[in-house]
Order: sequence, then C-alpha cells, then structure tokens
Amino acid sequence: MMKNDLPLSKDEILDAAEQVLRRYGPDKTSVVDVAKVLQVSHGTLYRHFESKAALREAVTSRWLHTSIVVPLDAIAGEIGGSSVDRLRLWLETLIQAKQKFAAEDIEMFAMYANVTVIEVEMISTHVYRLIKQLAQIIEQGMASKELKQGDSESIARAVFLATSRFHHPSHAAEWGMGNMTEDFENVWQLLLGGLI
Amino acid sequence: MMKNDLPLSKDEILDAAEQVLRRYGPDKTSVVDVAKVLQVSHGTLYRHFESKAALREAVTSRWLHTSIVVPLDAIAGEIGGSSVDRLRLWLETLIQAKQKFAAEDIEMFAMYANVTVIEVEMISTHVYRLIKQLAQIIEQGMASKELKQGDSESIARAVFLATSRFHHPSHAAEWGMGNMTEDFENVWQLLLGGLI
DNA sequence: CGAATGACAAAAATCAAAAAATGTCATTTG
DNA sequence: CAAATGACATTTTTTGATTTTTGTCATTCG
Repeated sequence: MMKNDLPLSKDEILDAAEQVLRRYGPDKTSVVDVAKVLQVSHGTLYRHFESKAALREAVTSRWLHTSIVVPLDAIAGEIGGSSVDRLRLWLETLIQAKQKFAAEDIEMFAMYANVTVIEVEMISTHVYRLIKQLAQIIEQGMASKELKQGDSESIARAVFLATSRFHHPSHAAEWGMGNMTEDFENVWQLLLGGLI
Repeated sequence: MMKNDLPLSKDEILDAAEQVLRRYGPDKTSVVDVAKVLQVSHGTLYRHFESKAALREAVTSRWLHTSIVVPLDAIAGEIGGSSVDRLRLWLETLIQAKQKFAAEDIEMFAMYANVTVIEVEMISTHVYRLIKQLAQIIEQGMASKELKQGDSESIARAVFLATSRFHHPSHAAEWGMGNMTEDFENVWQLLLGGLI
C-alpha cells in the first residue's frame, strides 16, 4: 500500500520521522509509527536506513545542520567588520540557539542530547565543522591584526571547549538556574584577554 | 543488638555507608545493608540522618572534602612562588583527581555524578569553596603584579567555568577519548593570555 | 526488475503481581 | 531517659509473563 507512485525519498522519511518524534518524543517513537504516517510498511524503511539508530542519527544530523550549522555559517562567512564582534555574535548565537531549543523544542533536544552520548563519530564531525567556522573568523581577525597571531584552529578549539558549559547539552539542566548571562560575560572577557 | 556500648557516631555510619557503597554501587545499596554492617537496626540510622538521600549527600560531601577540597587547599594556601604556576598546578590537580576517580573509584564517582544533578544546593556550596581557593591564588598574583588587576572572584569563577569540560562529571564520558592533555594545554594558554 | 510487502524470529519494552526498601513511631532496653 | 528496636504502612524495585518493536527476507506487485 503506497501513498502514491513517486518513489519514497530519504527526505520524506526524515520529515515523517521528525514529525512523529515531535509528537510522541524519542522514547515512544517506533519505526512502525513512522511507516504509518508515510502509509508504507515498516520493512520499506529498512531499504533506506540500516537501522532505527541510523534513522535517528539522520534526523538529528539534519536538524543540527539546519538549526545550528547554517545560521552560524552565515555569521562566520560574513566579510569585513570587526572579527571580535563577529566572534562574540557567533558564540551568542550558538548559545542562544541551544538554550532556546532545550526549552522549546524539548523532544528534539532530548534526542540530540542522547545522540551526543551515543553517536560519538557523528557529533565529532559536527563539532569539527563548528570549530572550522570559528577558525575562519579567527583567521580574519589575525589577518587584520585585530587578534594576536597564533594557530587559528587550536585557538578556535580552545574557545569552543572553554565555552562548553554554555552550549554543551549535558549542561542543559544548569541553564536557566544561575546567572548564565553574567557568567558568559566573565568568561568572554577572560578569553578576550587571551585573544587580543 | 548493638556492636558495642559506644554510641553510634555519624562518622562510623559514613564509614560503613562508604564501604557498602563501594562494594555494591550506589543503586544496590540500601539503608538496611548499611545497618547490617554496623550491626544495628535500620531504624537507628534514621536517628542520625533524616533520609537515605541525606546519608548519601553526607557521604558524597565528606568524600569531596577529603579527596578534592583538602589537597587543593594545600596548593591554594601556599605562600610565595609564582601564582601562575600555582594556578596551573591547582587546575591540573583538580582535573587529575576527577579523572582518576572517574576511572578508578567508579562507584563513588557515579554517586557523586548523581548527586551533582540532584543536590544542587550542596554542589553549589562545594563549587563556591573551590572558586574561593582559585580567587585566593589569583589575588596573590594580582598583588605581586604577576597577573592583571581585576575582580579576583569573577575571574576565578570564569576560570573555573571555562575549564568545566575537564573537571565537570557530566563530561566524564569524553575523558580518555580525545587529546585531553593537548586540549587543556590550549585552553590554558588562551586563559593565560587573559590573565597575565 | 526494482520497489514494497508482510510473515516471521529475536530483542526490547511494558505491566501487574510480588518482594524489598524507606520512613515512622510506640515500645523496649541498658 | 537517651538510645535503639522492630512491627508496620507506604513507596519503590524486582520479577516474570505478555506484548510490542526491531530487523530479515522470501514473496508479491506494478
């Protein structure tokens, strides 16, 4: 029983999976539920994804890309203007996006937090991409003498790691408790001293 | 049925609890198990601790104090010598202690990681104590002009937060994966730039 | 023939009954 | 009489039987 004659695409499956996931949450979502939405048999989904884990990873990966990587890339890709400002904007955008999703897109964030623990490979790739963006900003700053010279990628990684508490999902419980804004401001000032 | 005529002390109970906990792990340890070791009835323990949670908290608190706070206090309390060196030593000692316990004293570390999530009050007190130690080192550095002037406590807090990834228990899974040593070195260099 | 199906075995989640643990307190003990 | 007990009600965990879900693949469909 197929929905229509068009062949089933990966993106259609991801759309359905994301929709079901948002409705039922990551724990209560089964492959059969996803298949039902698409009006196909669950066996069909296994022609497109190796396993349920692979499907979850794909959903998370796409979500991370569109809601985190793309917006940040727009900032990192800008040319001209102050690198320091752009660096700060990039970090604030990352942090706000994570904290906003943790509060509002709860089911997706729960899945992402889970995947972070399980799918180490996929997450390191994602993190590496983000660090590359940071390095891009930092390189520009070095070129314009706005920032101290140094190995942009090491420094980018250090900046990313030093701000983990504000964007890593395993700290989500602490967000919204203390003075996140003030804490970030202090860390930023400290890092800035090492950067300029 | 008492072990002997001496009245039961809190420390005796904590010793027994810690022993049972190390043997069975935090999940499988019951108040009755602890009472059995002490050869008293479990009701007796409730004369000394309000609840099982309070007992767990007390065990964790004592463990944190002797294995983390005291050794670090020795470093923070030293007088003379380079503050930068002491600061680095303090951080390395904290990080090594945490990572060592995560690997070797698995049951106690599991309980501590758990308590970190549940007993927010107790952990903030502990963290505040550590930040005070850091501030002490930083103040000395400021007095001797080794470090830039500034609000020592804000800076201490920023240093602590910026190094979270290396000592916060919710990152324990990541320890022993990548290049923790190199990553810390890079973060340290970055922070140092902001400090001196 | 490529895409989809659905029957099936194996693995995992669920649920309700049973067992164990927590926490209270009237009573006992030294 | 201060300290400890252990019987008891309540809550939580365990257990094992049952159901659901995952993943495979021989067969069907267009």
